[in-house]
Amino acid sequence: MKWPLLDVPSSATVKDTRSPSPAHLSNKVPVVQHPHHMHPLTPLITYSNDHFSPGSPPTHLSPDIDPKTGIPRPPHPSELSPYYPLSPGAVGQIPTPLGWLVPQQGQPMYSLPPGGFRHPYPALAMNASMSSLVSSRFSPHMVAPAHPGLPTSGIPHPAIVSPIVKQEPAPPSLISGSLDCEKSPVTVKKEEEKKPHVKKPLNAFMLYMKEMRAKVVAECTLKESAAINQILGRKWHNLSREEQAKYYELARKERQLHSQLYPTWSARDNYGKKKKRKREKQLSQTQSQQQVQEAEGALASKSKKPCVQYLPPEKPCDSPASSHGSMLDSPATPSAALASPAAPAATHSEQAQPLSLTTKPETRAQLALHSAAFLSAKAAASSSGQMGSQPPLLSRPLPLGSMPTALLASPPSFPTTLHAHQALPVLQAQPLSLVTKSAH
DNA sequence: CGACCTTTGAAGTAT
DNA sequence: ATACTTCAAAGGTCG
Repeated sequence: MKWPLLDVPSSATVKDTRSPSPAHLSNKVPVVQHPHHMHPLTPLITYSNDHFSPGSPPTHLSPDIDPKTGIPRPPHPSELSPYYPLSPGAVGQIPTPLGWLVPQQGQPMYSLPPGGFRHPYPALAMNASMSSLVSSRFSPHMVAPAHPGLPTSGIPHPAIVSPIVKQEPAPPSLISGSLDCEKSPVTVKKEEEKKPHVKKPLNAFMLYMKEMRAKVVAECTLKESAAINQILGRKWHNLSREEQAKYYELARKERQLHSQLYPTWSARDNYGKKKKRKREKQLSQTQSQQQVQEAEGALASKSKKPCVQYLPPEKPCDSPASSHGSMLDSPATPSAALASPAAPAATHSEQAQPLSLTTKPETRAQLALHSAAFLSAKAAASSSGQMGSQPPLLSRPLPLGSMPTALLASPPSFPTTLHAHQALPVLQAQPLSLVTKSAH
């Protein structure tokens, strides 16, 4: 019962061939914005099975070492993941513009500071073994940035954010480790500031957002990301299992690649680098919520309003995700809707009731209830099995008691955990499971 | 100017 | 083992 390897290159084919997306007009990180003609995931699509199979590391992960420079020789550019390009050294030798920096080649996974990333990233010049020689404890990016032998034209890894970028300085003890233990706090801080920030690899949903955001924005009057994200969240839930699987697989590969490029990197490294989120907000409605609700109202009234295209039950939108009919009514996957346990039934609830796009606990409870109702029906309908292609999402540690056992198994590439704070398809709709969301 | 908002998922820490 | 927290993207909004 192995989750079938997705033929990413073929299945992911150019979804985003349409409208130029406003996203590339962003002034936030213009450098990294992908061109509208480029499928945002195109870079990832280079992960063809030929180049990247789960069983074996991508060929570019074991680059030859240039005998002259000792720098890993880059593979053919086409083999490079623009998201996780090779070492800067290798990068610097790439004859063609780098994927993650060059719009024509693809969208970078990670944003760069407006000023660009000037200094080379020596750590990336090391492969895993090299880095281990330098430090078996610290991430490659923890290594002193200066490397005389490296070309200054080194291009930063997209996962790396210039240390200049604000980021609340984490406790030196946390970051610097023993290497800096003998240095003065000032020195430590300085070096810390030089340290590139390796970002977390994007998860499936983030990848999906990256791809779909531009479209949603293009077709909606809403511009606020918070509102867009809510819509995207719903769309995500409405994706068929196949569609989601695509992103889970991509995310899995991203993590794999990330872990190979940054063997010592840990998510912990980034802890505390962002301002702590406000705990108790949600008391007042945000404007985005109001906007979304307006959109919802428009949807309910079927008037031409923001995002109507994205929310209709039968014909969600003309987005690629649904263009092949897999989103809501994929005939091949009767249980496809189960791929989104938290999703209210696209075909049932969306029109029946306004989107529950507010963070109000009570409203979330409603959402859960709706989801529960939908799931109950769906679960009953899908109790016949079809495990081979069952979405993994139901395998989360929830009130599984009432779930069909057949739904509990999950493909390896799917998430196996479900947080209580997430919108839950709680069949028994326990308010308790929703309360914790307020802490998010 | 920078945190907040909002989403899901992964991975971390805390209990 | 479970629950909770943080960060990843994004861009308008707000203090």
